[in-house]
Amino acid sequence: MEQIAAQAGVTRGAIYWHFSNKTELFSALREQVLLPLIDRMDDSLLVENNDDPLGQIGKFLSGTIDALNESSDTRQTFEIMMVKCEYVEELSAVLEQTLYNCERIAKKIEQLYERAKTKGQLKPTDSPAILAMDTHLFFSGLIHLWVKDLDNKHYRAQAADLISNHINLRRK
Amino acid sequence: MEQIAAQAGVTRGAIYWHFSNKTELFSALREQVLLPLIDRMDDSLLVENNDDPLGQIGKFLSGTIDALNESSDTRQTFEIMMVKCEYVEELSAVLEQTLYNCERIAKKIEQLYERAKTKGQLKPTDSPAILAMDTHLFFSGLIHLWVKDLDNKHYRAQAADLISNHINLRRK
DNA sequence: TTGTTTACATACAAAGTTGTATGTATATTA
DNA sequence: TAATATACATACAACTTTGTATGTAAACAA
Repeated sequence: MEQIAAQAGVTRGAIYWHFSNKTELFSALREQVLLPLIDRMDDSLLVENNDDPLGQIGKFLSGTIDALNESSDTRQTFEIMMVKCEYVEELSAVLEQTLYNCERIAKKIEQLYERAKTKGQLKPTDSPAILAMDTHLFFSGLIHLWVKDLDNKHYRAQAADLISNHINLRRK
Repeated sequence: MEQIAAQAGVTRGAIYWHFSNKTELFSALREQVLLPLIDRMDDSLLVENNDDPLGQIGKFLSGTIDALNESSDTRQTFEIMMVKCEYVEELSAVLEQTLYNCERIAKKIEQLYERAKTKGQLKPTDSPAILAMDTHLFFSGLIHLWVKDLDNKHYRAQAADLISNHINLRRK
């Protein structure tokens, strides 16, 4: 709280005027960063008449990485949420929220894979549901390692390639 | 530290006899749990003459999940390392160790994919390096979500299926 | 048997952290 | 213009947490 106040150019007292406690500040921070990303995800589903739904999935994934690259606020918040945070006591509830968000993402991806299937982009043996879960887990892993890769050594540099490789593995 | 001491049936003072500080205790805990898993990973590479290297990868992955299911110590330690821990100050160094471990795992998986390639298990267009990174990211995501899935709702229950589906996506 | 080491417990000092109570200057409204 | 609300700063109380210093009983060694 001290560090946040200093960064904002105020004292801790000011924070407690805007937020009732630390958990509420954390939740606000979390929502402010995650909601735009979720909105963007919903937007990427709106384009229904797309010749390349598989490419649409790839764009959605790399778009999230772009958002992290472009906004240091988003980047820092992800860092806090994923490695600089103890999910204990009151904050344990946030973990369930995270799982719920994941569920939503997986469903959205599944819809896109279904479109890809009807467009004939997939191998006939592959089911959208299985592909969606696999992509979702791939992306969860990528985000985690991207965030941890502070010195830009491996994952950050080749994130875009990893995504396009993942998508290309699905193409017929 | 208080909680750990209580669980061990001693007081905090006893802990400071065995470990110089909290960070060293954490590192010891981490190593004690991770080293056996890494050893098992190395072991799974020793079986060179295997007709089914692809299945070997699947067994390695599900073996790690089994280890988590079978040992509550391992389970709790993973929980601490992945969601109940702030990687700040002295502990930031552990993140680099994590990335290093990931690198090793990715390399091991790549070796197995190379064997799968020579055995003709893979599609000729797929390269072992790309498959290995994809599998590694998939597995990172799975572990993360497995650990967060405290109420056994989604990921824990179907972890084995997710793994075999992932592997089957690679089969020729 | 006596000194020493081991493996603790107890007590304490020093920060760190959170939340609240209170004061206060600047807007805003009646 | 007087009352009130806003947006803070300051000060404080309570609690938490870490690490250390000291005591001590049991085991072991000389």
